[in-house]
Amino acid sequence: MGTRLTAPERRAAILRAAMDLFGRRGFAGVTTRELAGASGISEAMLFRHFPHKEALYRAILERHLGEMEKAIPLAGLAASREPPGSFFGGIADTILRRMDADPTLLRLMFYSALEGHPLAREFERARARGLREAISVFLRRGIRRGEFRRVDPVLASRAFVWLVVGFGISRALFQEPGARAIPRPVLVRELVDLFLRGLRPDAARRRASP
Amino acid sequence: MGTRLTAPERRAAILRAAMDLFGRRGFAGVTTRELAGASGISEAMLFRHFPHKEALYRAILERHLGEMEKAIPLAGLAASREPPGSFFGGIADTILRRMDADPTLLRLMFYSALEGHPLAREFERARARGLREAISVFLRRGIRRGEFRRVDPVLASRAFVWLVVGFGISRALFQEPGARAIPRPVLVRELVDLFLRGLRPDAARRRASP
DNA sequence: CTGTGGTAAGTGATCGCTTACTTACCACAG
DNA sequence: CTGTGGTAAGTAAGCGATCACTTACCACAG
Repeated sequence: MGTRLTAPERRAAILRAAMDLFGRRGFAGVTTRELAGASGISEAMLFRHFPHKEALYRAILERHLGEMEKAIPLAGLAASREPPGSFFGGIADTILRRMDADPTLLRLMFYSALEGHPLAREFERARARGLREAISVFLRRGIRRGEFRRVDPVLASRAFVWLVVGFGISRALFQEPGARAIPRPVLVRELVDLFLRGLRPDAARRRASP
Repeated sequence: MGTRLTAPERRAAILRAAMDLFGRRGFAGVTTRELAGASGISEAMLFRHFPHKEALYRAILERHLGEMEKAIPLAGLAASREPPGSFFGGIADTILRRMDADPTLLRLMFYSALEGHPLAREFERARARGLREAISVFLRRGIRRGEFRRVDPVLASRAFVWLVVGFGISRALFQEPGARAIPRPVLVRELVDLFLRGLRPDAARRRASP
């Protein structure tokens, strides 16, 4: 019955099961019995692989911090020469697709933020900020070229990310049927359209840069 | 020492303390001992006022569902004849002001959503949806008048709310210093500006309605 | 026969909740 | 005004269950 696995295999199996459970109910809401049961082992083995519950939680957060890195490779994003529509559309589509496919990471992030886990800050610092900065660079270049009006790029990038993530939250976390009803491609197109229109330069005054 | 209170007074004191604790650490993260201690009574009294922990949690959610009703009175909002700038500015300012002043309700909402509490759905249905519908009505009228381009009012209203709430989350929940740095009036002005520019009708084509 | 992957059966502490009892307050008969 | 009985507000001390975590032992591949 109990298939014998190597340590790394078992460790991976534990992480997989724990990710799901912690994502569903948060750190305090999950017991070590459940974690062991879902991983197909006894509690004793769980504590051989991880010294305590907290270490397991931390391992999950660290692992998925790394996984997010692969989702949207930030390097190169800032230097993108794409037209704005496909640049922002690509980002929005990637974020929403991942949220729709599996809300676990989103739930885990919010749980860790609410529970004040130290790694939650790191999430924010490493990822969200990195993405926003890449967008800021893109916006700054667009503003310099006169493609966009003179907005605060930091504020605008944050606005765009929240526009997208917000809908993702409505769909994945709150499971609002109204938000789910809109097909993702339509949603992406409309959000990007709304955002880019908001950035259009005023047609009337066109002045030289100082 | 222990001042003797009447039942409604004590009940209110318990709710106040519990709101804070549940907001900080969620349902599973708080013990009934802590709840009793923070309320200045023994556990026995806690369980005389509320049959079980869950009932206390529910009472809090119900109470603040009602309190939200007073924050933005939806009745009359939809019928507003204000110019768009002050209409959306007023909503954004109210939401952000409350989030800045006390993140407890926000935290409580997210906790209850994550923990899948049945009342979390009600939150969404009663409040967020009501607000969005009021905005939708306002938008529809603006579109009919030609003030706004032909967007999906439901999608656009959701976008606006997320734009505002997202920044509120960044400030209150994630406590990002970057988001905190922007003064609220500036933030409100910029967000409303961005949104309303995104709704501007195309200058080129102006046609009669079908 | 040794090292590794594994378990059964606990440990004290703490959980949500209860029992058995005590105190403060107030109406009102004497 | 007094004192006494009823009642609601309050507590100390636990209840069984479950928590995170251990100890003592076992199966078996190399």
